[in-house]
Amino acid sequence: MIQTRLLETAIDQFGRLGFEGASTREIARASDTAMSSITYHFGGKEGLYLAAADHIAKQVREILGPLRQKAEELAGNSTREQTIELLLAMLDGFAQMMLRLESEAWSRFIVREQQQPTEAFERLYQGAMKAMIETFVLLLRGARTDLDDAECRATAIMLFGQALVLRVGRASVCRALGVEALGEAEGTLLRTRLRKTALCILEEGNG
Amino acid sequence: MIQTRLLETAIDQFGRLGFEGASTREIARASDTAMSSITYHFGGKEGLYLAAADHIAKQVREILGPLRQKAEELAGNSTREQTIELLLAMLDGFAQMMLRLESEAWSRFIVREQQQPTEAFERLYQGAMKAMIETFVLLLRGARTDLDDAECRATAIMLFGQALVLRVGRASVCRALGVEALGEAEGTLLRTRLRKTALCILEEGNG
DNA sequence: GTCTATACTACGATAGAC
DNA sequence: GTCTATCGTAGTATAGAC
Repeated sequence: MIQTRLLETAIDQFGRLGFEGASTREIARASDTAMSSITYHFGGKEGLYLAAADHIAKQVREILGPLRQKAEELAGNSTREQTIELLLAMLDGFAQMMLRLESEAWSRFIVREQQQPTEAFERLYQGAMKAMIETFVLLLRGARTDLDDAECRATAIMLFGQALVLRVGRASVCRALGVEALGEAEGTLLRTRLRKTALCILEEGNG
Repeated sequence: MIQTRLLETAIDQFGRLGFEGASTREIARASDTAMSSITYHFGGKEGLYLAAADHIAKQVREILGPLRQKAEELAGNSTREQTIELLLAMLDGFAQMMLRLESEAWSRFIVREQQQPTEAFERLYQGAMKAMIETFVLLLRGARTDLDDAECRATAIMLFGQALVLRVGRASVCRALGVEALGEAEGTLLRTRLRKTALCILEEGNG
């Protein structure tokens, strides 16, 4: 599928070089097609960019969807222990995504949009992030009944930050751990620590 | 000073558009000078990029330097309570930097380098980040004697992540809180929550 | 649908006037 | 030291062949 090939190359190139820095010529060449295919299939550079955002949202949905669905099922009737375990599982799923090599290209794309949102951010948010965040906050309210809604949302942000840093602070994370790249061992260490810090945040208050 | 003006514009433009995306013509124009000034003062586009990294490192040193110095003074002889309070102060200083409008341009530049390090990352790390991270880890070892060095470093990463997300996940943070932009009220809410989550992580173990 | 060819604009570097 | 002028390259978009 030439569309898919173009989209995957586009995500990589846009993520790496930004919208302005990436070139449609290069994206087409790396996808083994002519530049005008982009015009034909996506209407131009901007159309390709937005389609790339949709493509990312779809893949993120497919990866994190099952966990989210399970969370919504258990949202109504579950013990505090179950709720906390599910929150930890969602966070670990997110952390694993941040550690994955495949997510590197997406992440670059998404982080760019976080700092300078365009129409593409809207598609990413509505298409994948919103549902995940809202489910997470809902569960968190069950685990931390001592906090009001705004406090829960702020706490959720802190929890996500701990996983996000694995991707967006990657170079510093490697330096801090004294390694060239994050391998199996470092991944386990970091995920274990994340579980511990998250657990003590979740159990705070009414333990 | 035309050099300073060029550097500040460069940080903004490189951060926004990336190395390839930014144009020396535009940087010069926005700095009210000719493009060839860049060649004269910095040797070219790449020289300007590296000089911009040095400029950022210098400013970060000036902002976070005092806290770091105080930390090193107290590192040897201080109570656990003092150590924890200092760690919280350093983290809050970092969080305030992430919330500041002025740091927006730097952050974009740094985040880019984190995900795709070039020689500029080396300058940022050696020039500002290394000292801050190592001081933080040293203090953390004093507060969490139950953890070994690697575990402390991983925990430090989690703590920094909670502040980092305020900048690199900005668009989602705003959405999660249901606001257009982060104002005084949201800043206070987030910093208060950060203090609480950090405190419970720091006090874990040997309370 | 996918290609080649072309029009037009903007890029970085550099030479030379002042 | 700062400017203008110019060169060669590479960008997007588009028209038209197949």
